[in-house]
Amino acid sequence: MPEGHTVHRNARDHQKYFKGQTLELSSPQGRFVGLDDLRGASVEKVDAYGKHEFVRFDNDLLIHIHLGLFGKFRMHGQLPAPEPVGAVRLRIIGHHTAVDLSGPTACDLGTDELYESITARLGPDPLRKDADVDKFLARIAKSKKSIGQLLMDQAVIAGVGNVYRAEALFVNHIWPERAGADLTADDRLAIWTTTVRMLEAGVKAGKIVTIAKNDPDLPASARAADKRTYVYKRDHCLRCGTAIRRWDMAGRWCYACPTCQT
DNA sequence: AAGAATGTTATGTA
DNA sequence: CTACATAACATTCT
Repeated sequence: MPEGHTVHRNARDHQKYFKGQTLELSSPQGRFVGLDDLRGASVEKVDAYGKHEFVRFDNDLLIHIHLGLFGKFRMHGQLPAPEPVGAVRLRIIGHHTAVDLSGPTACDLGTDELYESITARLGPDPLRKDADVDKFLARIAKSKKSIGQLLMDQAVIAGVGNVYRAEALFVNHIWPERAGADLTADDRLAIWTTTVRMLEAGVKAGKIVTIAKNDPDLPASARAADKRTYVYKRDHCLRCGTAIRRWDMAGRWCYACPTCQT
């Protein structure tokens, strides 16, 4: 489910709901240990780095969450919150709002040390103000790995996943198998700029939106409201109609248009 | 109702 | 040491 835009949006919402509040935390499945240490502590700040979310408390503890492939938050705008549905790993109840978390690959308690160790191995995050673009550009410029694999490597760029990979390479006419080092400097910068644009649009809309409004290259017949992506999970290219090629790249499906991405 | 899915890490093999 | 493949794990939705 989540790429960087989902995580950043969740973090923003959670900060809005819970900042300054003392929370009631529970683990309906009993799998999250250590919650007692947060009793009485209030939320200082919630932020996101790549696909990781951190909920900081005023006693120097924090909750670290990674949604993985299936992880999901379910929001309850009314209290009391209804009975948990499914395998709820963590329930957060604030003053006016509650949130249930299910399916995360990570949900643990830590300190700043944990935050540092995680963020230290992440590449720049296109959604963060402090992102170091040059680090991304330099890293891919000297890599003979394919740009498709590089974009999925969180140490290279944090927050991009399978959908944005496909879409960002599509709009820049780049074949995913091309090595990072073989791209032009313009290509590399354009890829970064595109991820910033797409991820920001995703945060804003609350869903993935990669198709530019009034895309001049998009045939009128392809302009349906339900069309979200150019190539990802498509049979035919939204722009030119060519059959989309799909193949396994390091265990994930890679999508590209053989006509548009030469 | 089987299967696919917007992910990462640890381990094995060349 | 690098690179790639495989397994493991998380759960929901169609």
